[in-house]
Amino acid sequence: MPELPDVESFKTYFDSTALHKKITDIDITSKKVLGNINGSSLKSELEGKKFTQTYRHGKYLFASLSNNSWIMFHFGMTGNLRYFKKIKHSRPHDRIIFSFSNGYHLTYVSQRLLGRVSLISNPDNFIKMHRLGPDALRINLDSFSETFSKKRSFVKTAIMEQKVISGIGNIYADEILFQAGIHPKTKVNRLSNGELKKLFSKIKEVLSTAVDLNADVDKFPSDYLIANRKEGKSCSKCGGKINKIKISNRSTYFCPECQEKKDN
DNA sequence: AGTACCACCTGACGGC
DNA sequence: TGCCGTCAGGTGGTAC
Repeated sequence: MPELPDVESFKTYFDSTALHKKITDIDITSKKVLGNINGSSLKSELEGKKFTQTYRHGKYLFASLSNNSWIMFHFGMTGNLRYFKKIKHSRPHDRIIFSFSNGYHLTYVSQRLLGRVSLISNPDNFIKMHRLGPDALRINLDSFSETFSKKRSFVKTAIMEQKVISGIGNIYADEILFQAGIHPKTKVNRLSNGELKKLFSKIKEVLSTAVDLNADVDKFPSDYLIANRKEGKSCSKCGGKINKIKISNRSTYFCPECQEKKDN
């Protein structure tokens, strides 16, 4: 789930639940999700503090603490946040439980344990250290064109590369290329100026549409690929058959009619 | 520089 | 029913 629009909805959720409350306890039920820190340090760093603000960059969510340090949440393939009053013991995927002085709890949920939580000095530094590219919703056309005109990789690979542009994952990459009418295996440097501009505007359009709809795919426009993102399903634009291929080992769905492959 | 493939993990699903 | 291979929205490393 967690690509840019999903993480943005986690941010909204976090802001409306977990901010400005005293953290009274932290319970870590799996150490595998801890990145650069051990459990006891995380507890001693956070207990007694409050979360004061959040920031999202790409698929990363950051929350600042009242002592000016920051915590980083990354959600892997299967992660989210849940805020509730009663701790239920039948929730095996709750990996970190933050308890607040108002009696509520925020859990960091990670079924497959592929997500990570770390303590960092600040988001800017983290973004530099990890060489993350500009956030997909904040990048401007000039720097987008500048970066992409030099790429020779498949367009799908390029827009999913977090060091190039940050926030697009497998699902939204397919959706963006579907909306742009571009075949996923087109080489980036073979895109015309017009296609590059269209790609840019569809990145913005698809992501901001998803953010506005709180990343709830059931509410997505009817001409989106997402609901029919399965081999042999009908294309929502032309009625043709959706194809499935692999690009760098990730399943890729597209409509061969709407996203024609141009050689060269 | 670009691509394929593996590893990290759990769990759902379909075939036999 | 049970076993097994495959697949799933991410990232990071390797080899070619």
